[in-house]
Amino acid sequence: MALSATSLKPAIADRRLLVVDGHSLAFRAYFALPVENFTTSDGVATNAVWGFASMLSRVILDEHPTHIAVAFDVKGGTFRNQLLPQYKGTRDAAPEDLLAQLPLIQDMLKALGVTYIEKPGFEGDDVIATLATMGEDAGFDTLVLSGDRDAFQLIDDKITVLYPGHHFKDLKHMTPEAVEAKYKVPPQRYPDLAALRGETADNIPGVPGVGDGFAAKWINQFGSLDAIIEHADEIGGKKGEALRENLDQVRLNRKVNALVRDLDLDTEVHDLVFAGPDLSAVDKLFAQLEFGPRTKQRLLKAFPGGEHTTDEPVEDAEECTIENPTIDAIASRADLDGWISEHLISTVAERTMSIGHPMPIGHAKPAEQAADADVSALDDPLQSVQGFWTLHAEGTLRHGESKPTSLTILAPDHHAAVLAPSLARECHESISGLLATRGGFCAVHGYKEQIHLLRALGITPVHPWFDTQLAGYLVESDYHPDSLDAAVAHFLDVQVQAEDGQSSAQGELLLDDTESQRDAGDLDPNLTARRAACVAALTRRLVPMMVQRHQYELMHTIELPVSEILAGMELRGAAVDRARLIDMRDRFAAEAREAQEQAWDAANKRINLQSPKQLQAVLFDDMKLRGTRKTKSGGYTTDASALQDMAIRNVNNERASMFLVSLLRFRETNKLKQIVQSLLDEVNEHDGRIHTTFEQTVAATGRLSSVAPNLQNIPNRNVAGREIRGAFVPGDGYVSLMSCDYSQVELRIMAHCSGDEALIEAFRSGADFHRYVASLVYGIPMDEITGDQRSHVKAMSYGLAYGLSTYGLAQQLKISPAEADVLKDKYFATFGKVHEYLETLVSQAREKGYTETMFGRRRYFPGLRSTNRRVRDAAERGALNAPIQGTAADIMKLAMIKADRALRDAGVRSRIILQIHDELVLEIAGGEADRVSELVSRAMEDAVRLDVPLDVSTGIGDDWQLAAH
DNA sequence: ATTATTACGTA
DNA sequence: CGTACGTAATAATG
Repeated sequence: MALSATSLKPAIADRRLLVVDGHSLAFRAYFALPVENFTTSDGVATNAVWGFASMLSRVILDEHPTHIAVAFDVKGGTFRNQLLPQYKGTRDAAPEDLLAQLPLIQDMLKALGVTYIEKPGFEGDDVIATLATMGEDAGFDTLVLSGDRDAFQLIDDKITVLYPGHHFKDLKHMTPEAVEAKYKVPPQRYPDLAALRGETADNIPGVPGVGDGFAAKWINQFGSLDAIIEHADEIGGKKGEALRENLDQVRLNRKVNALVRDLDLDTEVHDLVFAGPDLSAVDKLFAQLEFGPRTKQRLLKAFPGGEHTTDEPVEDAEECTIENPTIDAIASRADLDGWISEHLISTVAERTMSIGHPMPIGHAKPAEQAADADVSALDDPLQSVQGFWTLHAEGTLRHGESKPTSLTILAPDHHAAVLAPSLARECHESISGLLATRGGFCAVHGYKEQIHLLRALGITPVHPWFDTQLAGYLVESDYHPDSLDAAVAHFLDVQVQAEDGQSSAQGELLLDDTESQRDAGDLDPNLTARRAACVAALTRRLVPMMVQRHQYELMHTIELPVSEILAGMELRGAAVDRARLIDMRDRFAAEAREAQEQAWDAANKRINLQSPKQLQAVLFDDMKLRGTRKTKSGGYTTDASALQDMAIRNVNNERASMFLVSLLRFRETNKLKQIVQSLLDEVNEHDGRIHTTFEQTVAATGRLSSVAPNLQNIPNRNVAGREIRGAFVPGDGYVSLMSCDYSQVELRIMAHCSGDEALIEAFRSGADFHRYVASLVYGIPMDEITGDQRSHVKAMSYGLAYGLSTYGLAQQLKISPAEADVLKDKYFATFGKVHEYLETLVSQAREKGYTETMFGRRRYFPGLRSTNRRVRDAAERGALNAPIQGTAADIMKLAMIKADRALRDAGVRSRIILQIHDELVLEIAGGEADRVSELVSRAMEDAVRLDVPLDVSTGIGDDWQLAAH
């Protein structure tokens, strides 16, 4: 058809509510799609789930609802069954196959972020009628997706019913006009017509011989069903007679098909806002349902967070079969050497990865000339896909004492050698040699972990050619699979070949060792080899994606070298003064207890101060204090800033301020106690050091993160907390700690990227940066800038990269929004190009679907196209921030690579032990302080050449706190 | 026994 | 109603 119904619609409405009849849609889907085509390997039918998702997705794409709800019937009768025992008799005979899918559909809705509602004693139809009415009252345009014609009575100017036509997929927009055209009666009269005609689908008899036509004729003649009944005697002929005989039935029908529009649903229309799917939950469910990636892409493209795959053509995940490798028996080093020469040396060309001099790439200006950079690693990645081998070690990771359980080498000809740890250790020279000559064609999953396991086997790791974990992260930085299985399920349309030759899409079961096997440490070599085959399959899938998205160089120049450095840092750990930590913990604990007692006294109750719920009861019920902001679950927040506000407002209320102050003190000291305790829990008993794990594929912007414990959030803002840094000390053989950090990297990046002359000059001048900027913004000399002016400008500068709103700025500075607005205007008037740059970031992200750092690292932002304002605004702030935060992260990674290299070239023992985003902490050996300080700050300053200098400040001391500057 | 919510530490 | 993280506790689910 030339004009679709949607193209005639006015611009997307602000508020559109979609109400879905869950059962009716599930029934329609079930009967429209052949079960045979939608069954999992265990024989579970999924046709209704698929059809439901597909239909919902289409409607969302076409109609752009801002709010969605799905209504379901609840088991057990409704008031209608009491009126009419045979009511929906035909439907209760629903096949088992379908009933089993209803919970799956509900799980899916949950994962997709769509609200569903059930109301015992009533039908989904009544819920729908109520929701539609609520929506209408709230000023929404409302759509009702239902295959039940009873819904037609709801239709008016604001409520449209989407009714599936003969083909399940084509939906008719039933507007008042459409109903009138089809049935010759207005929507309000439709139930009258249905009562006369009956409803076979619901097992409701009408007047024999009376169809739509006669029913409509009577209605138009007399006005309504009541009038018809009143004048039943005046209707002649056979049909009049039939009517008179069935008056009771008709009255009953009319009573039953009237929908209840005023149920108490315990929900507000605004609660139904469509926020978007939980992608990891969707993945999990879709894996269970055995929906492949293409299905997922199709079904998800309507959902915020799911559509980005349509921004660029996605290479078809060719239906890949993961072949079971042929496992060759290896009993000795001689066996392995023979196997290697037969299956690897002859098929894999000699090549090593030399990534000693990582190059800034993309549009960044290289810090030094590239003449000596070996980029052979980067030529023709696609060709390498043909003849590569896979190395896959498995085991448990505990830094310092990692326990490998197996090592698999998979050759390009699908022959595999699976070695037990003892044998692998025996063969370490052969394997190291293989890596040394053929590492340039080696694929792994998670190089950093592999390094730990290989080292534990005595094998010397070298940069592999490809890392599927890093690749997955670079290609889709918002998705982090937490296992190899999850990565396979996400990136591949898996078809794992089982032993008996049957193929199955259930990757999970076939890949996982059973728990008993794991416990016994007795792993099935077949499964181990199969997992190696998965790495190979992932490689084949991800290489072209990496090339297409220009992420391949990033992996080689930045991520792989960083993996190696991080592995070293994790292995080393950070030494701590355990006695000092214990002392601190006890002090913080004592102070927390004291604060707790005071709070209890003030409250006259020994409540749990760590329970927001109990706090709310005391603060807002007992003490009748006025709350500030609300939490998303409705209650007033009890966070620190709210407590402070309340303390200020209630200085005269002695009990209240006593309670508030004590509570704040309890929160603070208890938090510190917790942090110290978490550090103590992680001290390695063998070396007394804390070995954190740096996550390299978690933060979507390209930053690292730190877990078990998180050493990137050790307190630094107030004195009490900063003390904890004092417990980090140089270990045996080292004399001090050094801290080197970048000052205002993100602002410098903005200055460089925007080309704003004023901001660039502010950095080049070398003056007190914030004072200098304030002087420009306020147009007064630097020495006349007040403390307030400086701090306001400083907050503004820092807020820039977060997409700070004037409201937020006002709140932070405790000034009025109007004043904040003035500040913002003045700031952007002074630094116009910065403003321009930030807007460009967002608009380019909108066009391309992703943002890019200076070094080409991408992050996709599907939410920019969301019709939900909150989602869209959040995406815009993300798109503003990601390239800036990400570029800073890239720069620090380059600096780490340079610094690490410089330290090793210089032959010093001092080494990097921590990275905290813009800071490096080093452990300094005796007599090396000056040299190392020079080397590291040079490496950091020279990581990349910008139009502004990169300033690094360093400090040294007996502990981390004293190393601050 | 898992999942969500709240709060709070860092850059 | 500021981005990016990780952790711990309570409360709410199964």
